[in-house]
Amino acid sequence: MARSTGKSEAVYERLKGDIESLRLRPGAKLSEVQLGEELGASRTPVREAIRRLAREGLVDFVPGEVARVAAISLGGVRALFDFRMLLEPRAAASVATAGAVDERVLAPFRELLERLEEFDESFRALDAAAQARSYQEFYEVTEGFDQAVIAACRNPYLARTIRDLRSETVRLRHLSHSGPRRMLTSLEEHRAMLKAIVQGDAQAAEAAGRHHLAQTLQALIDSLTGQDFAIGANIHLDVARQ
Amino acid sequence: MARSTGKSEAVYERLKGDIESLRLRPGAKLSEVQLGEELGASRTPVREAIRRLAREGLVDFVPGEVARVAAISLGGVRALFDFRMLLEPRAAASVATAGAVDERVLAPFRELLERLEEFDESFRALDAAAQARSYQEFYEVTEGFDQAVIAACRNPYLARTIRDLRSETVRLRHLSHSGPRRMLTSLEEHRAMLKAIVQGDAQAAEAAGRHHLAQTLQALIDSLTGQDFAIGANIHLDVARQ
DNA sequence: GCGCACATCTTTGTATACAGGTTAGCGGGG
DNA sequence: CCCCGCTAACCTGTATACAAAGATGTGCGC
Repeated sequence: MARSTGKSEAVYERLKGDIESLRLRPGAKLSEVQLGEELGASRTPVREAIRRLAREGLVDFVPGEVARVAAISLGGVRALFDFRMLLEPRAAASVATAGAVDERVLAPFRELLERLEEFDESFRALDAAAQARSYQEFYEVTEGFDQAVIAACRNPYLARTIRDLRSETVRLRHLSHSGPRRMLTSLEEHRAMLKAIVQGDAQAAEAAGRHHLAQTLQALIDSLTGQDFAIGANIHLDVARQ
Repeated sequence: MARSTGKSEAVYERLKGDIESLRLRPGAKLSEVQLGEELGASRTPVREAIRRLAREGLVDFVPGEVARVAAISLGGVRALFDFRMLLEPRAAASVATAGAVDERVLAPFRELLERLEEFDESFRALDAAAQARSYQEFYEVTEGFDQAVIAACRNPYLARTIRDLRSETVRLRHLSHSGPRRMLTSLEEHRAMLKAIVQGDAQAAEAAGRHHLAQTLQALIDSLTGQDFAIGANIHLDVARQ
């Protein structure tokens, strides 16, 4: 049965989706038996999935204790973005450098830039309600950008580390729901990053990447502190002790 | 039995040691049942240990296939050091910054600097044979430095990522055996890093960290290419297909 | 002598059983 | 009314059993 079924993978994907989408709230207990029954699997695959999610930061895991969906704290969010700011701008810069030598690595970025311009044009023509609905389409472009950077990354350690941070990032996105105004600035930031990469300007790509992350963090914090969550210095967001 | 025995942990530590020390050669098969018999454990803890080691880069793991001790390639070594060069100098710099504000974080580094000076003095008085024997003592200081940086690291993501790279780094050290000459330059590099941190000079700490890693990589490559290993462009080091 | 097919054996994935902690709820005492 | 200790259910760690998928090696045919 070795390579065919992939039950462990299925459980992992399912759990990851549920946590990212906040269907499973921070602090919720992840009992191996209970999840196994719900997902139609035995404890072994569930165990494995939980360990994988723990390494991606989506699950708080202490040996011998019940695993819980990872808590969200303002301090944690800051640390995450500090770290991303160290890695991702550097990756963008290295892609720009590589693209100047080997034209082929630029193809996905040219395409993304094109999609972005198209989106921009059509977006401006919409009314507010339709703009809000176009969120999904914009999200796909930005997600595509992040994935393209990872794929173009020459250094496997860097690529893997950036990829490992994506799950947490995605969950935070689901938490914030920033409006059309942020969407426009984010669009501008992505245009800057894409242009810098396509033009082979590593320094500009790095700067644009840094700027984008800083803006994203700020928008995230604004959105969070504006909500009815209880946020303290480094206090955890509300937690479902379920 | 949850938190008391720690069989999984024991198997993990044992395997990690065996791989780091090259007792288990790159490419060696890691059969769950076989290892379980050797270490007196069942498949479950062995499985878990193998997964953990895979995430640390000590094991090559493909679902459904036999896990193998990770191969070593020149390209992989370069990638590892490229990545470390992104993280560790930054961590050193952030420790220097933090130390300028909070004197307490500097204590371990002051102590390490003292130990280093002592070692330096006694080392110079030794003959070549005794110098070679003092390797272990020097190693403890450098390892202590790396651990102190990790411990002082404010950002948990950065700390964890640096820590995860240590196993691979340690294994490479076991592979190279650089001589007393390198030991002296390395000592000088550590002195520079420690002084910069203690003086709260973040920029100098970052530069010294970068320099140290560059020198270490060069020494490693020299040592490797001087051995009877077959190294190609990005070809793997000899591999025990055992 | 060489190549292919089949049978066997090893190895992983998954399920389940058992042993011992951990935690949470409940009741009694201060 | 609150706090502490006990009990009981739950949950994890580990071992073992079973099924399928590869890998291997052998023997037969050409």
